[in-house]
Amino acid sequence: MKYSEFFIPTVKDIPSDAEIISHKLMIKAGMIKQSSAGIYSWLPLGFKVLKNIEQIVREEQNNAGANEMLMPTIQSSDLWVKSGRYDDYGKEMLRIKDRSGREMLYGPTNEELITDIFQTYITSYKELPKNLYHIQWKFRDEVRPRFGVMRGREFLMKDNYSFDLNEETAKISYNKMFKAYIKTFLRMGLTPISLRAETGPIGGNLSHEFQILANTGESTLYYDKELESLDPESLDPEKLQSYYAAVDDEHDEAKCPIKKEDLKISKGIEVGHIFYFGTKYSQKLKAYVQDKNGKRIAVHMGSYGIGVSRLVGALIEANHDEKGIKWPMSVAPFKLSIINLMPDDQNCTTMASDYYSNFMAGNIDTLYDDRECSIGKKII
RNA sequence: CGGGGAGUAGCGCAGCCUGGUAGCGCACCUGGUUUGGGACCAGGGGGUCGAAGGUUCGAAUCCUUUCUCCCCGACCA
Repeated sequence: MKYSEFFIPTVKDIPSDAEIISHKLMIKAGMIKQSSAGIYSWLPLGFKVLKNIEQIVREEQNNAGANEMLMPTIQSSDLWVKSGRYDDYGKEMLRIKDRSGREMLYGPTNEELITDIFQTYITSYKELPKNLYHIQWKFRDEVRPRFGVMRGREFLMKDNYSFDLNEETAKISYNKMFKAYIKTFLRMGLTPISLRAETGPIGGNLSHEFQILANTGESTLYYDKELESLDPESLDPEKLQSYYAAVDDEHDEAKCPIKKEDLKISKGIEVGHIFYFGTKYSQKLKAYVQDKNGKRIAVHMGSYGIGVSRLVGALIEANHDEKGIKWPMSVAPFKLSIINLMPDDQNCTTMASDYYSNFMAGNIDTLYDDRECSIGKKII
């Protein structure tokens, strides 16, 4: 991309709205523009990063055998009434009426829809296991959106859903995802810490949340130092899950099972959460399959979420210094930048243009600053 | 949802207390000089002061209502 053709509205004076560093830097770099509380437009530079993150998430999902699809943002209320969550979700759910007065909603998550899709088509144990996902915008009408894109009301999330015949195979699916998550965050240059978590309103009895280390994170984590040096080649989910890790209000020094010298304390930001919740939704939404004996049984489900748009902010929280954002190469908006310091010099300009064409031909996403302006402006 | 704060030019802010018809920096436009770290000089454009109502000869300024946004807390991917 030639800088002269790129829309990148950088600013010197940051709006006083922005409080945390990632939010400030994203505004300064011209990545996002707030549209209303917790709702943002993604300007070209921010959009590139968002897409890079999304692509890593996608590739690791596909590697783990999940099927990408796309479900709508607007859903009808009926499935939610069936699952019982139409009332449970309360004011966080944005409810809308269509022209004929039908009750609709902007989806905060997709368990109901996916379960309905599943039950329409899958009727035999022979078709299991299945794992379906999509990367789609969600809306949760938070009481208090904050921290820029890290806690927006509208956010991009990868969510997937596994379907298995029984608890035993469901746990295999669960661990596959667990492993995919660790790999995903490692590829982004982050340090993921997995913690056993409460299942909350989604229900179920097995759940992990994934935090990434960042000095500015909201949670304080206590964990085995081994978790900081994971090798993606030899990941063993069972072993990983056996390491100690807890958030501060669950950590009790007296009961901590590991030695003090093995314990690390850092700040973290939650970027992913996985759940195994058994047959909670499959029963209510009638997702049954027939087993070998012809008996109809409710499928065992899990759901798995990664906050894609939140990751953009979280990445910056984890990777910046006083000068600005330090992009990990895998998510950087450009891989290389060429700055022509002497645009009036024909040789220099020819050389810069040649380099630019060659890098682009070699598939190296390059930003070429071809503007005729003073040096300082280009380098900052 | 409780507590606090803010809405004045595209962005950052001053003016408000003590009413007299709006100003500064950045950005933008024109001309000139510059060109290895967000250039300089000169000239210029741009504002129903969030909205509505009230008080007053006169309201950005005082009063009432309302909308929006932010921060702290509780809550949460």
